[in-house]
Amino acid sequence: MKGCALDNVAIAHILGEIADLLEIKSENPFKIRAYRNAADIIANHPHHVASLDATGLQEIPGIGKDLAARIREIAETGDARFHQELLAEFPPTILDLLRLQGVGPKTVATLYRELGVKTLEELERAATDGRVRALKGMGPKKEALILKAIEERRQHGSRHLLPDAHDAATACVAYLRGHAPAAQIEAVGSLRRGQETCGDIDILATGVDRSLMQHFVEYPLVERILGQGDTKSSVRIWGGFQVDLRIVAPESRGAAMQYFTGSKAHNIALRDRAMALDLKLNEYGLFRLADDTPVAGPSEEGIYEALGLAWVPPELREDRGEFDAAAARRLPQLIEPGDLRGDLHMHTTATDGRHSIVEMAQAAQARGLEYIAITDHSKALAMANGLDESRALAHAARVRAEDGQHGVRLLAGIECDILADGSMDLADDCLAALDLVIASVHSAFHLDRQQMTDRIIRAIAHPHVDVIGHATGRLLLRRAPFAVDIEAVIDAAARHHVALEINSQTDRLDLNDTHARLARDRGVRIIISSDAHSQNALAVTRWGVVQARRAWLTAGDILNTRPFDDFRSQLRRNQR
DNA sequence: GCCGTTTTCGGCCCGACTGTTTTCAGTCG
Repeated sequence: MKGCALDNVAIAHILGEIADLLEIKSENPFKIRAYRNAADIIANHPHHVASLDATGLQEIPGIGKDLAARIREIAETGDARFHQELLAEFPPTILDLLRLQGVGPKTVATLYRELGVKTLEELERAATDGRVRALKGMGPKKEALILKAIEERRQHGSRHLLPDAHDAATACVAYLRGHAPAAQIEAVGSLRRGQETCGDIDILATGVDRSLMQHFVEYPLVERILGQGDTKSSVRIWGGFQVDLRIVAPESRGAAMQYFTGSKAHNIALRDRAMALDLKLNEYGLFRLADDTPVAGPSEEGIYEALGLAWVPPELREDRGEFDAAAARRLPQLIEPGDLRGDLHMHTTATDGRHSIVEMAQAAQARGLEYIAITDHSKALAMANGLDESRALAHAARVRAEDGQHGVRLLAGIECDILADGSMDLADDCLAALDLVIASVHSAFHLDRQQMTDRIIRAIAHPHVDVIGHATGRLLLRRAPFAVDIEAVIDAAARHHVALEINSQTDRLDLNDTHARLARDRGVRIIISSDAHSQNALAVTRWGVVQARRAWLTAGDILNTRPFDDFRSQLRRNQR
């Protein structure tokens, strides 16, 4: 198992730091791009790349001979000499400076070379003392900008959960539409792609005059104007969001929608494709290279069509195979929120939920669901008042008594803890007597990768486990996923006909998009569930559906899109 | 550093805005 210790995120982190350090050194920009690109590819690669040999690595597009060797070195030794040599030239703390708004690699290099600034605190002192403005190319405004950026860094982190970004964007778009009812105004960017976290909010407006810009910067929630022009402005609003507004002419609307939706990797690949056809693509349209004649622009569909591609749903725009699929007209028919007929993970007042069995059933019926499972916690989760065997069975009897009484079918289930050794928190005969068992890890997150993998696989092998809940335990922006060989977990789930959950809690979204896609590709059945602890929380499945779309999943890939009897027959316990 | 139905060398996406400039570099997306 030599070289399997480092996970993809750790390897990507080192490659990303190399890119940052090379940038501060003003190295060849294309070399920098190669490293940054590789970091991105590895972070999002579904397989554990440390277990690949050099040949296997080079089969990944964007990884060549040198990067493959570098990755092998990192996998085997935990770091790359090249990385260490760069860190010997620049202290690692200057990488923090790079993340400041308005401070880039050139500025960081100058600050370090001329003033010896290595940390945020030293930069703050240098700016306060007026030493920054004395540098060539800088002035009082740049100095004030830096101080402001440091203050903002301290106030807010830089990323936000997708639903929070959605809410902030929706409010801002509504405000803008109030000023220009006839205009087309929409949120684009990572928000439109449904990325699990968003760094900022991009809004695109068409069919308006520049007076909208003034209206935009006067949005009551604006804390600071970062930049203001005729076609583009940026503001920071309360809550820590940066919001960018772009205005384009109607003939460019499709091109601008495409351009500002991204992702960067998708756009670069799309431009490559345009250039191969002697065309030029920018945010204003698709043009013939020879004479700038417009070929497409008003609609996104037109842009993609002119490049020989079917329109690509925003969630797939990550350069993860969508170009081949779009060219072959084989893009998947992605799942829609309305495809879900059931919700198989929710809690009630029996443990840590806020509403009763009946209240949850009524809310599910009101949302148009056909069936639900009540899955309260098991006894190991004492702080949530988890159920022991006798309470679990009594609770199940109450659930069954309400089945069919509220316009929905009810399943009596449990979310049973997977104990540290991989055994179940409740006795086998209790689990056997229920309709559905979700097994989840809620404790002992510190196990090493092998122990955690063995633990979850042992749970999967348990004959009464039907679903594994939130398989990596991550909490977005708060807690990293625990160390686990997710590929091995997926393969075990496939072998035992155990379904994996996409948990729709907005800070979980676990499985994530790449894991869910890998699971489907390996033949694992997937369930999208709310893990609701109240009636209103049933609505979060919309975010689980977004992640499923980013995983290329169709309604057919998701078990709880099936009618009740069909769904039930597909559960592991009901398979022969 | 990657890549290749013209290429193993010579390309590699590109425009808006800001601040410090007197013609442009740096940053951002």
